[in-house]
Amino acid sequence: MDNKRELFQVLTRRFGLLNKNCCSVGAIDISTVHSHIIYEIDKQHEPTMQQIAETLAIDVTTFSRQIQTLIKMELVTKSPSLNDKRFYVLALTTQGKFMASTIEASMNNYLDEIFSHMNEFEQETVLRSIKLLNNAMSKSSVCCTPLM
Amino acid sequence: MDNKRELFQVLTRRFGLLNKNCCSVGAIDISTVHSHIIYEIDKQHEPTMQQIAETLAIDVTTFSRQIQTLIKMELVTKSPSLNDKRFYVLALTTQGKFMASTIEASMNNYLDEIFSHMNEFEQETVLRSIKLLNNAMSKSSVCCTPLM
DNA sequence: AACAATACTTGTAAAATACAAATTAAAAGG
DNA sequence: CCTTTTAATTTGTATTTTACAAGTATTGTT
Repeated sequence: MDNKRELFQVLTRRFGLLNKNCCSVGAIDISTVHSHIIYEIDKQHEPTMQQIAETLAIDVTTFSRQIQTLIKMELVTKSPSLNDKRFYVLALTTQGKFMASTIEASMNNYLDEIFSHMNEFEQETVLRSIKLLNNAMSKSSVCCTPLM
Repeated sequence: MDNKRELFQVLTRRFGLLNKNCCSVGAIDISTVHSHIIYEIDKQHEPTMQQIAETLAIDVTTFSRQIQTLIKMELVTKSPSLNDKRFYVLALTTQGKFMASTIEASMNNYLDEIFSHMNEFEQETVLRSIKLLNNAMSKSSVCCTPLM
C-alpha cells in the first residue's frame, strides 16, 4: 500500500461506493449521478442546463434526459429564462431540497464516522491535505478543468 | 470550500474524470470499470470471478458480462480451475498486461503532474493523509468493507 | 443416491450513454 | 428588417450497462 497510484485507486473506489450507498430517502432511491446533479443545482445560483452538465462533465444530451427523469420524480424544475428563452433555469422543488439536505446529512454522517477512526491531529491533517490536493488538481491540465 | 462534504464531492468528481480520461491505449479505448477490473486481475493472485466482482462491489451477473466483453477484446482469459470446476481463474493476456502497464504509466504521469503543483513537504503530507484516510475507511462500517 | 449449496451464466427488461440531426430562439450581417 | 449564423436544448436511434430472477453445472453433505 505504498505507491501513489494504488492509494488513489482504492480511494476512488471507496468514494464511489460511498456515493452509491448514500442516496436513498424514504422510498426514493437515487443514483450517484442524480445526487451530484441535485447537489450542483442546490449549490449554483440559477444554473442553466449547460452549466450543470459542464460542471459535472456530462454530455448535454444525456443530461437533458437525466433532467427529464428528475422532473418526473418531482425533484427538479426547469423554467425558461426570461431574458433569453433558449436557456432554462434549473431549481430544486421542495421535495428536491429535502432530498438534497437529507443526502447532505447522510454524507456528513458517513464522513464523521470515517473521521472518527482518526485522532484530532490526523483529522486536521487529512482535511488540509484534501484542500491541497483539490487545489493542485484545479491547477492541473490533465484533468478537472471544467470542474470547480 | 471549507466543509468536509464539499471537499469530498469535488475530489470524487475529479477522480472520476481522471479515471475516465486515463484509459485509451492506441485505438483501444476502455471504460473506467474495465480499467479497474484489469487492475485487480493484474494485482490479485489467480483470482476467480467472484473475488474480483466482490473487490469491486460489482454485481456478479453484471461482472460475468463485463468479463465476456474483455475476453472478446482479448485482454483477459478465463480458465476453469483444476481443483473445482465451478471456479474460473482470471488472467490477463499479453495484450491485457500491456494495457495494464500502459494505464499504470499514464495514471502515474497524471498523478505526478498533479503533485508537481505542490512542494515537497505538501506532497508528503498529502500522501500520508491519503494513507490515513484509506485506513480510516477500511475500519469504517458505513462503506468500503469488501474493498481491500 | 438425494439434496443442498456454490460458482457462474442467461433471459429479460430497464436505465444510461452518446452521436447525429432537429428544433427553437437570439445575435449578427447586409 | 430580413437572411444567415450561432447558441441552447431536445429527439431519433443505437449501443452499452445494469441487475433481478431463473437456469446450469459442479461439489459437499447426509
